[in-house]
Amino acid sequence: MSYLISVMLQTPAHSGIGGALTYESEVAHAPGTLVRVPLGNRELLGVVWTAPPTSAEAASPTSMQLRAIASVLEGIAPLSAHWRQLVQFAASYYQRSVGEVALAALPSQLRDLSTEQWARRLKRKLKTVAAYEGAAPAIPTPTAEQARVLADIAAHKGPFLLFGNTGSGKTEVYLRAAQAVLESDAHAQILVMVPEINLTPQLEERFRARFAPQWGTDCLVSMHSSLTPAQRLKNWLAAHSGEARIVLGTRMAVFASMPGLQLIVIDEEHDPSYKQQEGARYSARDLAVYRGQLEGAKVILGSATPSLESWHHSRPASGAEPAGRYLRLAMPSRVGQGALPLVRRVDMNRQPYKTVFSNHLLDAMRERVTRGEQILVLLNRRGYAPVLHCHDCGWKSECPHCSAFRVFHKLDRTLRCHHCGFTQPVPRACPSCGNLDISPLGRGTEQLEEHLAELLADVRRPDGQPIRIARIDADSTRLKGELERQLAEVHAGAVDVLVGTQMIAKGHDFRRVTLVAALNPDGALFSSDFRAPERLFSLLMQAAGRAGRDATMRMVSPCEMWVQSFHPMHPLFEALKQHNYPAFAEQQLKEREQATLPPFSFQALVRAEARSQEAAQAFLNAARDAGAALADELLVDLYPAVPMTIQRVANIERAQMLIECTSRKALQHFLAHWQADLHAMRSAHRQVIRWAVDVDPLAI
DNA sequence: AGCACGCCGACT
DNA sequence: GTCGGCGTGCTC
Repeated sequence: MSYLISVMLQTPAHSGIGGALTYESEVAHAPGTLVRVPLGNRELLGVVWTAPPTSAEAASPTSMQLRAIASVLEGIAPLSAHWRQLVQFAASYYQRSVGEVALAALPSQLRDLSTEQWARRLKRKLKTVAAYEGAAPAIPTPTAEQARVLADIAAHKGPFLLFGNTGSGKTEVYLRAAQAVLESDAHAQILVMVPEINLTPQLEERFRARFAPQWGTDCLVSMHSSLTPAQRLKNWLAAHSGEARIVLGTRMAVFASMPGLQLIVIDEEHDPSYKQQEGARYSARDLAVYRGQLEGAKVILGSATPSLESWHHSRPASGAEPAGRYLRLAMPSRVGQGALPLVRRVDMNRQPYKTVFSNHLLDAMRERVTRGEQILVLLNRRGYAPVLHCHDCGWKSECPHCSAFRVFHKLDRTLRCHHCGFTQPVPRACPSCGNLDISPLGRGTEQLEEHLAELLADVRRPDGQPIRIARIDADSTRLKGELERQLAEVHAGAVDVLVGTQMIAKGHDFRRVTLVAALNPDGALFSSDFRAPERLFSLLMQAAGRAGRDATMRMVSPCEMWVQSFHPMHPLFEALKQHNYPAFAEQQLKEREQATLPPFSFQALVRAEARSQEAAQAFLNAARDAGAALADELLVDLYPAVPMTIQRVANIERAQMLIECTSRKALQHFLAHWQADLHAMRSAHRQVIRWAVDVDPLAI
């Protein structure tokens, strides 16, 4: 008697074999078992998906000769039904194949190691558990606010939106909630997610210091993309076996196999990094909420500036309107630290033309630096200048391969395209007319650094030394470990003024910073992207939160956040001045509701890439025609195909089409059925290089 | 997606 | 005579 085994493999949806493949086996393998199976002349890792069909014809065409399973990965427990359901849900919600999602969620070494290598890996003796070296930390007594929030978390089912400013002690709530779970059940596990790799070390250290003395150094493992394949496998196995009690990681960690999962924490839940931007474009935050419900684990979403989706979902009941499905827990106080910084707005309309730093701001900066305080200057544009320009003939530094300008980098005298990477030395004369008078247009961080050095050349630190200016952006931190090194310098007080992109606003604790300046944030106020104001508000709030975190500092004057703007009275800045996220959110939600934008509608985007813009659009418009009838029936809106904002990247033309619906269910239904039409159109649109569906896109 | 098969141009 | 370009088609 032989069994039919259905196995999921890493086959992309548009390969025609997106579903499970059927194999024969002498043994009935349990669902979730990892197996190696032949496909063509390759041997691939697969996951046994469903129980063996009871009758022989149930799962495969009877005419086909089935092949046998090659081997089973021994010594590894099958993946749980919950895990498989999570993967299945993610695949269907984000329109990808189950096998693709499942295999991408497993450590690559499981796939790549041969049977012999795997056997050797299994035999390797597990090293003895090392005792924690550090001293047990003093555990702070929770504030009344933290205690109230923790009581709510214990008493309710959640999911919880923990709304608290930078410095309100959210991390302490995570730690205490985790502690309660660890103590309640010897097998309980906790998943903690952070948006960026850069933020893992500091949070990991805090969790380790708190829990390692009691549960050992191996109680916590991390999961993020910069681990080596061997580390990734080791940590994954520790989580899968239940040996690791806490998993801390970036978005990929949402798929960690954790048999005892009881608590999920998503820190900075509003951060766009939780949305995967390639392959299966899933939102790790949304999947975490689904997973929590699926596994009966509590979910805590934390932020000082929640996503408008989460804010809306956590609305309290009002009148006849029932409350949202999240429970909002507010932590308004800032513990053990100074008051929130004073927000000062500079009206750039009253400044001379081309002012970079207003005199008021410059004076404030001088004064602070002289006292030995640190300053943060934010500008969201790296390089020296975004464009190089010829005054004579109007030539601009366009990228020959993209519909974008190349950025002037003065340090290495190059013109660099930030989209395709195309780099050339800066021309001596205008390539178009030969004129020698070509000059930079606009300002980037490099120029700001240079400019500030001139403006503050005469200023001295308290020790009489000239001040030091540093720059942190993607360019200055390209080398591995460079970000850490630069941050350490700032912490050590070697740097007085730090210039940088939004990179410096995220999470890093600059204890001696007392003034933060945002130079030109106006772009986001009138952007075509309806989420731009939300992101700007979040960035500025976070940046403001960098200031004044050191309670021991004797402050002559309160911390300040400066905003230079041509629209200083814009409601966004009004709300910022009052540190009033709820007011901002309310105003934004009102606008979104009137325009029926998310969270009052649901969106998906189809993007197509082709050699010509016409071919890309033709594909999308044909897809639109193919789906029109069903869309009409389901009240789904299909918009015409349009070129993407940056229409051409690396000589590939890109177009996209928006799909909108007020019902998530109807949109899902439509996408599921329409997928087949898209596949069928492939043969008629050979010029299309690739296409992909992005469900709940963050940028349009 | 891989990886074969397959049918036409420039080399040892 | 062969090496290799990438077009088309298949993988339980």
